Amino acid sequence: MTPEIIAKIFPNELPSIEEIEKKYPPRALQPGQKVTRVAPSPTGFMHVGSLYAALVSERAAHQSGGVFYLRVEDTDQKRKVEGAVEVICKSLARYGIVADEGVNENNQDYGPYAPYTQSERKEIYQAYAKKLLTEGLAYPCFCGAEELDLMRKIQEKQGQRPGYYGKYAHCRPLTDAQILENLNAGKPWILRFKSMGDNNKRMLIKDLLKGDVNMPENDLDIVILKSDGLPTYHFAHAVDDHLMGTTHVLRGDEWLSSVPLHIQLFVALGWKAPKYGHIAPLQKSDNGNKRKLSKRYDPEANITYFWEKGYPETALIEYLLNLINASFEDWRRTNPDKDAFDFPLNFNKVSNSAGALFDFQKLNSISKEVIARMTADEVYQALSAWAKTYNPAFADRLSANRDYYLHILNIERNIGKKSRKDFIKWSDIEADTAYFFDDTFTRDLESFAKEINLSVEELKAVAAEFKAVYRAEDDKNTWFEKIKVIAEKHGFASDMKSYRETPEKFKGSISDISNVLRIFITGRTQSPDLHAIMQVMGTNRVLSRLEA
RNA sequence: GACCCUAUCAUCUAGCGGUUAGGAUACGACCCUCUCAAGGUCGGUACACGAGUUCAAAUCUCGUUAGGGUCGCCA
Repeated sequence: MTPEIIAKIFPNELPSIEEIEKKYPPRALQPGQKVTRVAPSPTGFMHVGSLYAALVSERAAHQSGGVFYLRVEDTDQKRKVEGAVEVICKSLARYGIVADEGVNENNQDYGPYAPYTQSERKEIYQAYAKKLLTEGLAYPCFCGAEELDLMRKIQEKQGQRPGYYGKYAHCRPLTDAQILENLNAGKPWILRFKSMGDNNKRMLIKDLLKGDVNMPENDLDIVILKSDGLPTYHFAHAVDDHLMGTTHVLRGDEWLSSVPLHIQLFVALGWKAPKYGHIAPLQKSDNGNKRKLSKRYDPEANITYFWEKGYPETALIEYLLNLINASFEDWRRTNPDKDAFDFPLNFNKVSNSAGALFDFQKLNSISKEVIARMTADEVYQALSAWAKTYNPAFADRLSANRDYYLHILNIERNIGKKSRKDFIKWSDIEADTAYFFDDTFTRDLESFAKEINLSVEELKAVAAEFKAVYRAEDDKNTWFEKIKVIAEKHGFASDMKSYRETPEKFKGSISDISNVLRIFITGRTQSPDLHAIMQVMGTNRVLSRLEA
């Protein structure tokens, strides 16, 4: 490539390679410290899979005492969305994933390798592209989109491997004179990598998560600089991960097949390639088949889905940890009080599946456990925060009745293994606790009376009798003894054993009488501990509900 | 189509030549119990198929089949 051509392609002054390397020196790392990154595109959409990859990367770095950073990959200006960086930062922060370097939610860089936004690193990529061009490892290509489309169609029709390689790499053999002619004619160009690979040769890739993979070398002359002067993912990956000192690239499975290319790029640029680990995609069951969780079709692919439903952040994190290391649940059982981030993720024992189905039943079960481990105060805080955005009316009620809710949420809570686990997500709670408030309390005495074969009058009599003896200060035993007395008086068995032995001797059992009271108090036949509920409701409310 | 990856209960998985194939979720039963939830006990269901190698295969090899991923001036 003549200096004239190079000058035409890069008319503007670019920083020298020396300057760049000096500005971004290698990191001083202790042995074993890993440097990883999360590198999302600012599309305004955060995929659960991205969170998954971010979590794994963050753990890898921080478990090793290394560095985890955030890089914004906005080289596709068409897909760029305003405010997307904020979405990314907030999403990660929400799940406790903090980058040591990168871009913050106000779009400000922090850290020694700034800028961390690719569109702001244009000159850097161009400097390296120029270097490759000078060394004959890259060349300008003048093929238009239609020409490439046509070529691909022909290749497909002929059963050829599609792509820009070999005899299909039309611009690769162009002479300097031809290139200059095109340039002078003002033909639009892009820059392609001149691959030195041979598709018939094979290379061994040592993947951290997948193990050894044998793949053909890359022989595609891929685009490194697009017509807008910005790099493609592949080129930006090589440049940035070199300059930013990434030691371990942990990313989605969809990149596995580009590893031969990426390694080639590192070789061409004279750099050491990072270690790679590819994470299997999250899948979804679809008509008996599995497919990747899709942004287009699956609402749960979007991280905001879990916010709307009100899954505690820890629940999702624990679910994801469980997916990458199935031993998580054993660890959790033996370490019920530890933070999920204390779990030692084992990268040698990663579940090596083709991609796990996202299992809501499992998530739900984990979520129940997570909520059950929280204190009433923690639940109240998280619930309020959720409601503020997703159920403002409920949020108002929560803040207006703070103490009452703290007591409600504390029913049968933090009593060890037997703690209630009936809340899966925050959105469950409003309806489940509605009966504590008079304006949302409803009951249907008649259908219940029918259910247990009693008249409404009898029901009312039971309630009235209980009302007469009810004392808020009664402990649970005293309270229950009073119910037993009423049961016996009405011909109901006062304990379940004798009822079960000779049901014909009774009109019903203590459970029916308890349920009469339950219906009066809660309007339901199922509830948490009735005594506790009455305690929480307070004497006045209890008495007025027994009034009927 | 080509190239890769994967194949153990319904689901997530443990297993790395000799196991009654283990756990979790879900499901069912029983116990506990004032209902529900929880808890406890128990239960059913799995090595895709076919060849090898071996005294011995879920485990190693090959093939078949199935599923997934990738083949862009998207990342």
